[in-house]
Amino acid sequence: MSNGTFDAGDVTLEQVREHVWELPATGDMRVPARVFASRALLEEISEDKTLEQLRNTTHLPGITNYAICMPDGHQGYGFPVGGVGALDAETGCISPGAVGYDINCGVRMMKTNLTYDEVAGTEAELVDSLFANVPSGLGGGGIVESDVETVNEILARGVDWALEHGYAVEEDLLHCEDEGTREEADPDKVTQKAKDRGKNQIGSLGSGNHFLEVQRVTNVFDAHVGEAFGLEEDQIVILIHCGSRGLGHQTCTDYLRKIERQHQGLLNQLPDKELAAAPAGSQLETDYYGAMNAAINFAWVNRQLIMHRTRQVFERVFDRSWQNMEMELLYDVAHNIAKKETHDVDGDQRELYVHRKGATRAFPAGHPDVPTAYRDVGQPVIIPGSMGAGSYVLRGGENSMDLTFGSTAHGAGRLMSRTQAKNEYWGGDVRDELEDQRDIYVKAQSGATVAEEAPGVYKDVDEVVRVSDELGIGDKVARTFPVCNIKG
DNA sequence: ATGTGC
Repeated sequence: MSNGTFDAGDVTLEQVREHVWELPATGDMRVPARVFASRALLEEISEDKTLEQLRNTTHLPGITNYAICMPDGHQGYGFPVGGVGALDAETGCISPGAVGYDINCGVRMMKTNLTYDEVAGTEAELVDSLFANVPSGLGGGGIVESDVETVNEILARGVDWALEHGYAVEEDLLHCEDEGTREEADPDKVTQKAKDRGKNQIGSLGSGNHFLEVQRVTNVFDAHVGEAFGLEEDQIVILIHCGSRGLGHQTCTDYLRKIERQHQGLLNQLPDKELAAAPAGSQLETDYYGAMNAAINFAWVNRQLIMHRTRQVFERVFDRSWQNMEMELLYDVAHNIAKKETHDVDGDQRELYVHRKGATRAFPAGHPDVPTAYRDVGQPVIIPGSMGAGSYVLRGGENSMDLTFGSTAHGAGRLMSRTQAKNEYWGGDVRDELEDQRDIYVKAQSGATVAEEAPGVYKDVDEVVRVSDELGIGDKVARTFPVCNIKG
């Protein structure tokens, strides 16, 4: 098993052990790179730019230990999706491209006490009602129409704002990464243009791979952790996947431009302009971190409002209160973020900007940042698969701090581009096939989006999760299967 | 991902 290699173009990976591959540091690489994947998953990224992009990220100042690619990794803007980069917060930098355009794209899972039998037969009504009540698609129209003053409150306070205005209960905050608020947010660092784009999108799914899906739990693999999470077989749960809409996108664009103007020197040292970064100690480092944290808060409020509206829809369809249906938040995880975290590096406690782009925080049992309710078992990790495959709930594994700066995968990972997907699939056919063959009801604003998100466009989520579980960075707890899905 | 290009 040892000393195997994997050749992909001009990149050759050396196998360290099962599911662990290393690209040794050569030339101007500051550190090696590591890919956590099976050989089957490596095959999926052997012909695109993923590994080249991963190698490029090792050039970022302050990068610590190694640049990381998760089992679901694929090529992205500069930095691979499924990438983790820990950059020294005192001597390194922070990089908008390593966070991603959709700042705090993420997922939350809401539980219910309904069983699949109680929901079977209502799928068509449920999907129509959700589609009619949860705004989706490109452009404006959210659950809350607001002004710039309200946007500023949301940017500063996150889900705490939603609590004050009756869109959340205290328990929701306690079951969200960072309790739904990044205190370091600085709304003044978000441009007026970004706020204008965001003010009519508060509580909206957006487009692309974003969705709201009603699911049934098909397997509980770990009875003890399943009980701690409140998950059991045949239970109905709801998954909400979306981000910070135009506000986050504009924030990324704004800071990439500012960095290009002000830090040309650093930019010229990097192999790819898309890795543009603000050096530690610069004004733009502070400004971007404040703006990014504000956009993170916006995304959490976005998911909170969608959850609130979903509770109302279920109340009408099932004629019971949401409290009676125990529609409680399991957890909310961020997929596209950077955070200042303290990690043990060769025995030293170091402050690092941990960039997780298409990667999930996966803190193990006992970590102080895991909510009290889950402290003994580890942080819930939610991994959405395609709309035909279903999803997983994991818990942070005991090896995550040592191997991946406390991170694991975030999804199945795309196999092909959106353009390619539209050439391969027709939205209406995909929809009909899901309903006729798998009893999954899909309703979308655009047929093109359904084609772009066809199940065949994604890698095998079971394989991604198997690798995470076997590495001990995120352990399997439960699996779900779709009942109905709405999307942009 | 995204007022689906600057």
